[in-house]
Amino acid sequence: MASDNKMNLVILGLLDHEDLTGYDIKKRIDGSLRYFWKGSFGSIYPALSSLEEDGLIKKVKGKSSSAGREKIVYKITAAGRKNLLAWLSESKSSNSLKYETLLKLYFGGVADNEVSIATITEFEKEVEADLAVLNTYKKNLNKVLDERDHVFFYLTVTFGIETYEAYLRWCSDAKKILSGKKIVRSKR
Amino acid sequence: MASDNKMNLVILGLLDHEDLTGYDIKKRIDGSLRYFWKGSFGSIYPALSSLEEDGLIKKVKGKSSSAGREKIVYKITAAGRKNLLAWLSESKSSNSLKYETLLKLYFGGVADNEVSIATITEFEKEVEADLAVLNTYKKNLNKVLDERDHVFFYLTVTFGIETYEAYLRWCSDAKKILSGKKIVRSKR
DNA sequence: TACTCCATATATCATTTTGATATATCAATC
DNA sequence: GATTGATATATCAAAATGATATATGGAGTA
Repeated sequence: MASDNKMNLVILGLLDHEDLTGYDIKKRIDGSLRYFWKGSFGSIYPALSSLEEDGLIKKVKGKSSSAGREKIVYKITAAGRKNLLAWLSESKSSNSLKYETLLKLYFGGVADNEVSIATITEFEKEVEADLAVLNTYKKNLNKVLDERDHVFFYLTVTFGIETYEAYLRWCSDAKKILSGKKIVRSKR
Repeated sequence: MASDNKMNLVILGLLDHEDLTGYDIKKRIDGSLRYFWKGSFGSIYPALSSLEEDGLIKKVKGKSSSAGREKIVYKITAAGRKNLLAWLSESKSSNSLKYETLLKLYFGGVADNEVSIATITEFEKEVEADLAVLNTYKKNLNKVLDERDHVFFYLTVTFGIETYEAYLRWCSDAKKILSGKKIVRSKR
């Protein structure tokens, strides 16, 4: 690989499944991948150029001939697929979370408890909305789980559900503690 | 604030509690904050310079007089504390996670299931180690929870425990699915 | 005593990423 | 015919990452 640029791997992974434009890639990142990854146009387009230069992907068509909007569709090459597989087999993975919500809470002693409670409530609402979407995904996926490809998507969905449910339990407990109430919860 | 540079806020938050050097700040980030935040020297030292320039922090001493290693200890100013409080009260928080483990799993269809199982196992081991540390923190914190300051640290610790336990449940389920076993789990 | 490690401590750098913005086309709606 | 919003590519300043460079102090040891 030209470098350890993560966007390169995301693009190779997505292109291995279907041919896409840069814009399409952004939609996939903000769609299926958004529960565990993110990325912006500012890193997508430069990555596409460098991947093409290195022969790991190639343009399907210069532009859709005659009619229609100008569009650059990319396709993965054999060399690209080889790189993708090599990365998947690497034993080291870097997982990083940066939760501004938790950061604010950690420093919450500076302000009134109401400020922290508001921060948690905002977080709780976002999580509830995301969880609803994930549960819909799961429901639909249950019908097609026999196809191997769907299993991997299913696993990332259940990861989201499991962690988001944990977030919600924590939100509830944390708000009780900050509002001076005792926690009474059934054993698990 | 000079900008929406997140490292500025981390530094103000930490300095509000105690005077620190850049190196100390890095230790705090890699210690107590590491379950929900991260940061490197490459952003700490420039942030310290810009914060001092803006009068939000100041040097406690040019260097420890006569003996000892050269050291730059910083202290928060009244203006800095005001900025910190303003940030805490902001309603928007940006929470982002980038999990390479999940990314690899999402693209797992390209490789054998064993590759994905290895990726999960590696993740599982890291989580188990972190969870053990968090449980020790919690045990010690339970003794001093009457002091308000400790409550906020306690909440970030329980956040970690709750989510890491969710991760472990998911790891177990995911490995079973990938190795072709059925999941049998007690209801919660 | 001298030697070797390791933690402390500050700093910089190339590369990557972010988040915002600019530009333009196309389809749909009003 | 006008306006809006999705599609589509691209660039930019600012921020973050991860690595590396440099040097000191202390602790152990040969």
